[in-house]
Amino acid sequence: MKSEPLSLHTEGYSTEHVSDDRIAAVLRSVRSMRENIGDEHSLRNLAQSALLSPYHFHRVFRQVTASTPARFVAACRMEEAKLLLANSSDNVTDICMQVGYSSLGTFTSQFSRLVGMSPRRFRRLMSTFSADSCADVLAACGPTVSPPERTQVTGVIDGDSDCGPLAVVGLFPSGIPQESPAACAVVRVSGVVAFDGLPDGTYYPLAVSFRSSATVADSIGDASVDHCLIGVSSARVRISGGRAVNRDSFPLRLRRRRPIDPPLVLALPLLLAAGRPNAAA
DNA sequence: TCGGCTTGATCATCTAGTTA
DNA sequence: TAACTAGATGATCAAGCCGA
Repeated sequence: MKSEPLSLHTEGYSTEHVSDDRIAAVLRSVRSMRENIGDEHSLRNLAQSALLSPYHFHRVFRQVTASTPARFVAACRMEEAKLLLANSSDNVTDICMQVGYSSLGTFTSQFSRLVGMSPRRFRRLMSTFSADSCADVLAACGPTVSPPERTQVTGVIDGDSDCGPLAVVGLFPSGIPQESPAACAVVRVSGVVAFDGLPDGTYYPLAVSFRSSATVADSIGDASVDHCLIGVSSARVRISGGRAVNRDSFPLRLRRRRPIDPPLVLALPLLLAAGRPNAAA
């Protein structure tokens, strides 16, 4: 995996109160996770390599990445598993071992929950839709025409000329785009998205857009670094009593992915492609 | 700013049974 | 036969609080 220069103070996350050397320590941990995905990455080991106590490392990691070390490791494993399922002929059991799980049952259930489909279904759908254009997939699903009359929260999506015309916006339970989002919509870049009917809880707004040339295969795993742009918000949306209590709008600016960004675990383009009315699988 | 403690929550593993 | 699901159990993590 190629290394990129350290990019401190990641746009979108709350890093203004974290020193550069702490952010650099977290970034090194993230690189270690990604490059040695089959190894054990306990909180104790990660903190030790960052020269911090496990308690403080956990706190800093969460501030910098909007996720926790354990969840980040699991996301990296799933990202690698998706790549192996898409690009190798190894069976699911072998891939389970290669990404650091020792139990096929654990791997299958985790993969299904986080990615949105079982490993075997993922591989089958990839063989069908890998060459499809992400832009076409998003265009077939959206954009959402207009905000509903009554909305709980709205998002303003912004991007530059690198972005495709459409983006997927979701409200996720963690800072990683994984598991089923509480709400999800396809929206025009430089547009507004509105959500309603959200259950009480705290959500992380995240957006993903794909370059015009990107295919579904490009969107999978780490290979997507050059094919997709992401937007994250430093502020979470809290819904209580059926309405937003801390903020009723959030900005999301799409930008290139960086090494410290969470992996795209949920197989969004594939799920959307498989859900199209004329989809073959 | 950092480290440590506590406790409830979450995760990984194992195992057995089911499905494709 | 490989892949998937579900339940029980132990290990680890997450998050709040406090003190140096």
